[in-house]
Amino acid sequence: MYWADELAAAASGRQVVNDSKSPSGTVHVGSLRGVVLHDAIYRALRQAGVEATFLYGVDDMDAMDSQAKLTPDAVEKYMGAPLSRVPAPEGSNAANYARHFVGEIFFRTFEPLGITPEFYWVSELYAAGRMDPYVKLALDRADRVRAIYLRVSHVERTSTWLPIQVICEQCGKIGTTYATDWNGVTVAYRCMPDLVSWAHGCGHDGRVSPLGGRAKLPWNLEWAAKWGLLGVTIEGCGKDLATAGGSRDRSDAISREVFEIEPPRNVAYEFLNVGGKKMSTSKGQGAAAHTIAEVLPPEQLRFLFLRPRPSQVIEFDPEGETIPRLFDEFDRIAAATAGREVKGELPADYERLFAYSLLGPASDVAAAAAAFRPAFAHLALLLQIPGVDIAERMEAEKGAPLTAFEAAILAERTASARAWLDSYAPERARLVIRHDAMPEEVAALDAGQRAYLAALASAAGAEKPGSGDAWQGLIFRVAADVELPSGRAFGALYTAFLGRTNGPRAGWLLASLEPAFVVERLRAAAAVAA
RNA sequence: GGGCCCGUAGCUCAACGGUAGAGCGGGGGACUCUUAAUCCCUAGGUUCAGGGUUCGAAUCCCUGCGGGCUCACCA
Repeated sequence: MYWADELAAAASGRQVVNDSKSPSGTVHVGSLRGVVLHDAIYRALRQAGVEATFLYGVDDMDAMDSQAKLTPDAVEKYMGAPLSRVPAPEGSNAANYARHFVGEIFFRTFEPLGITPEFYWVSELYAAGRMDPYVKLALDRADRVRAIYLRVSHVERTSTWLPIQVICEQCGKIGTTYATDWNGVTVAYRCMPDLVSWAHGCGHDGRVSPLGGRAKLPWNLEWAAKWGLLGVTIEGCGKDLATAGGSRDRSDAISREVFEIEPPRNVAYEFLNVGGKKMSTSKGQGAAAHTIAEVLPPEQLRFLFLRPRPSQVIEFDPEGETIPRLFDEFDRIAAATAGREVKGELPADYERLFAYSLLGPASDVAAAAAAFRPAFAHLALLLQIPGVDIAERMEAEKGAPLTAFEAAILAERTASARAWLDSYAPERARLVIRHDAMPEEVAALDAGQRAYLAALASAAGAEKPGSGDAWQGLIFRVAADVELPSGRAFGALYTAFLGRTNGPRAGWLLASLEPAFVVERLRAAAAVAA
C-alpha cells in the first residue's frame, strides 16, 4: 500500500496534521519536501474518510537570526528580536517581516502546488494567552525539563535556568535574555550583551510576567505546547530533528512528562540532496524553491517528493539528468495509470502515487492519466529549431487535435523546457549552430561523407531549396545519388553545422539558416582534409 | 560516539517474500522523410560479504565491511 494510505489506514478518530516553519531565510527545494509530504498525508486521510485538518504554523516568535534580508543599520537593532516585530523589507506592504515572508515565500510556493493548509501565527497564540497554561506548566516543572534535557540529550542546564525566553522590555530582543527565579507570577531576566554571538542584548535587568505574549517557550517546549494546544495527531519532521537524542525525542519527552500529553505520530523524512550534499541556501544557489519551480511544473515537483518513501534520500541535481528523467518517469506512471503497457517495474501503488501528484485533490485521475504529454527532452529540442510549429507537431505526434487540457500541459511544459534550456540544461541538450568557425569534429568525416557534402552544396546552389520540406527531400536525394546511407549523410550534416553527430530534422534546420552560409559551410566542410 | 539511509548490469536506479528489470551508454541491424524519432537484436549481473528465518530472500532478522547524510550549541 502507498505509504500515505498506510498511515491513513492506521488512524482512528479525528486527525490534525501539523507542520511549521521558522520564517527566516529563503526556501530551497528541500524544504518543500515536508510540506508536500504533510499534504499527501492530509489527502490520504480525507480519502480514507477520516475527518482531518491541515495546519501550518509560522514560528514568528523566533528570534531573527539571519541578517541576509536586513539592511546594515537594521542588523544591530533587529537581530535577536522576534520575527513578528521586525519590520518588513522595504517596498513590502506586510505588517512585519514574518508576514512578508509568508506572503512572499510561502503563498507563492504552496498555492501553486495545490497545498492550502490553515495558516496560524505562533505570536498570536502567545498574545491571546492561549499558550499561557503551557508556559506556567513549563515554569512550574522546570526541574523536570532540566532532567529531560540531561537524560535525553545529555545537555546540562544550570539549576537556575528556566525554560522561557523573555522579550526585553527595553530593547525588544528575545534571543538575548536569560531568565531566572519564577515565583508563580513573574520571572527575573537580564538582557545579555554576549549570550549569543549573532545578537547583542542591551544589558537591561527586569522582572516581568511571562504570560500573554511577553515571553516565549524555547523551541522544544514550544513544539510540544503546540501539539497540546492544537490537538496535533500527526506531524513529521526532517531527519535532523528525528535523530536519537535529538529535538524530536526531547519534545516527545516534554510532551509526555511535562504537559502529560501523548505526542503526535511522527513521520521522519530524509533530505533532498544536491550532489550528495544537504541543500543549504549558500550551497544551493540555483536550487531555491522559486527557481526550481520555474523549471518543474507543480505536478512534477509533487511527484519528485511523493515517488520515494519518506525515509529515502532524494538526490536532486538540477544540472544532471534529474529533470528530464523526472518528466519521463511521471509520464510512465501516468501511462500505467491509464492502463497502457509500460516498460520497467512499477512502484507498488503507482495509481495512488499518480493521484497524489496531481494538483487538485478532486482531479479526474483517469482523464489526467490518459492525457497526451509531450516528451520533455524532445520538446526542448524542438523549441530550439527556428520555424517549428510546436502545436502542429504535437498534434501530429498524438494523431489527433489536442484537448484544452492537453494544450495547457503543452504550454506548461514549453515554459519549463525554455527555462531549463536557459538554466540547467547540459551542453549536449543545447543546440548551437557553429556560425563563427568550422567545428573541429569535421576532421572525423570520411571521404564518402565529404563527397556527399560537396554534392549537396552543388545541388543546393543550383536548386535553392526554400523550405524545410524541399531541403529534406534534397538531402535524401543527394544521399541516394552518391550512394551514401542516409544515416551517414545526416551525421555529416550535423557535424558540419553543430559539431555533433545527431540533431533535429536537418531539412528544417538548414532552411532556417542563411542560404549563402549553408552552401559555403557545406563546401568548406567537404574540403577539410581528414 | 548515537541515529537514519544506501551498497543490484559500464553509469543512474527500479523491483521490497515468489523464476533479477528499466533508462542511458556501448555494440549490431532496419528506415526516401519525427534521424536525441520509430522498430528489431545485444548486458548472461555469486543483487557488498557471512550467518539465520522460510517451501521460497535482492526483498525479513543478526553480524561485519564500505559510502552518504545527520545529531551531540541554538532554533
